[in-house]
Amino acid sequence: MANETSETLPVRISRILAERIISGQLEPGARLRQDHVAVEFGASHVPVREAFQRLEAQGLAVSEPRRGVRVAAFDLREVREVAEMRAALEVLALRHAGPHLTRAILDEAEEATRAGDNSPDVRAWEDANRRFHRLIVTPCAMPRLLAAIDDLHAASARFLFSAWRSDWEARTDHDHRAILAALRTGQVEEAAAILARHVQWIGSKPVRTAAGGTRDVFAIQG
Amino acid sequence: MANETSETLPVRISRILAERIISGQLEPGARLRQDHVAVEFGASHVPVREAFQRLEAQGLAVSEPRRGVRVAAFDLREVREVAEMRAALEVLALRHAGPHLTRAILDEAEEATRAGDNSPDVRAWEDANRRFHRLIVTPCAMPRLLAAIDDLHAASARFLFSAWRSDWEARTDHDHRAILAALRTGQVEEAAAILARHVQWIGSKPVRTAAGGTRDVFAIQG
DNA sequence: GATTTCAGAATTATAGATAATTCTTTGACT
DNA sequence: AGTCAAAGAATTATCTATAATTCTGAAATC
Repeated sequence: MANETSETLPVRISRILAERIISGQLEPGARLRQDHVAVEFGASHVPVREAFQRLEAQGLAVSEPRRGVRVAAFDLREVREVAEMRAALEVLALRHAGPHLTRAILDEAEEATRAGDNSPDVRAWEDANRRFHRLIVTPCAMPRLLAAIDDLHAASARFLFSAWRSDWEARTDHDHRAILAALRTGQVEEAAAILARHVQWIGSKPVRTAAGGTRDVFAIQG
Repeated sequence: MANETSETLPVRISRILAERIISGQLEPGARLRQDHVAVEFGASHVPVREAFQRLEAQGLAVSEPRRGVRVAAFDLREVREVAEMRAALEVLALRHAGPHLTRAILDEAEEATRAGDNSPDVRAWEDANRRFHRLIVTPCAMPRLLAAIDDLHAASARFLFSAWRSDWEARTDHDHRAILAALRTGQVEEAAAILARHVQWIGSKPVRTAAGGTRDVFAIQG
């Protein structure tokens, strides 16, 4: 059982399953059967069980006592909840990160914003977006806070991927640029205010469906 | 193996271990050996393992890959971190709970405040204090937010018990009363502002040691 | 005398097996 | 024909056992 990386088996399994849940490959309500997952990864029940518990802690799965574990469902209410928690916590993190932000970090964040604007698909955009947000809050050096924010990002990304399945058009992210501009001039509070609005902004946006019609899709930014 | 309650075994084990960690019975850095715990609860390794993962998710334990799991250490920096996260999240919760607060709930919260003032020991005070905070935020009906707040409360309580081991004097909690007064007159924002200061207030307070001297102990309220 | 190395013990992590519970399907009865 | 009940299959949860890794201690060498 040559573990090429030092990553422990339950962590590996939970990480891969999390990717599938976030990407929408595993749909909400889908059952996660431990034997099936076990044989897929060539492992036994025990590590799979621990992986499930990890997913549950992240809010990506729910486990009913003797009835197995399912991919967590999420409704608009929970999306709003996650967005508001993100707003509250990322603002807190940014306030503490502010004094430790260097020009190099801000340049990297700007590069991430450009990468987001030029993204060919949602996946690439999400990756760049997350990179931006992580860059500007990481210097707060509050591990517990950053871990919580990461989990919330995962939940956000999940919703994002479920909204835009196929059609997607990149557009320039003005909020990111405004945040960077404020940070470059040392206006941390101004940047935090924009960030709060930016993360929390949830509206609806008409999207062309495959059939040619339009439907309303909730749009989350950030 | 008569489970009198419907509580699942790993949950039961993790709950009891959490109590020990929070109360200080299990000191920071203490090793949690899975066999020992297993024999104590008359269980096997597997449920114990899952209980450990739960504790890790709550931030009460840390697990090094092949070297076992220990009770999480905590320094002043983390205490501050937890306090600030609590301030941010409880304020968010209170804003949403505000419109749904009834007179009955506020009366119950006032009763909890009185119970806190008359507490004979820290443990009773913490219990009443947690009851107060939970009462005023629960009506927000945001399960993920409330779960996060609960975990942060556990971390706070842990610090509280480590600070006041034996000597303890109850005092009237003016902040709680001010929060209630604001809520009774519908001033949710005012209550939220007091709550933020209240939770975040970390100062130092001289405490008589067993030897008769005094030492500085960081005091967390809330 | 100090350091390094090797061996034994303890502990963690995984695998295989067993018991208990739930879901499903089939059959009988109303 | 519809509904309820019971038996079988599938799945979860736990236990016992095995393999792998790390820690501890002592002995040997520098």
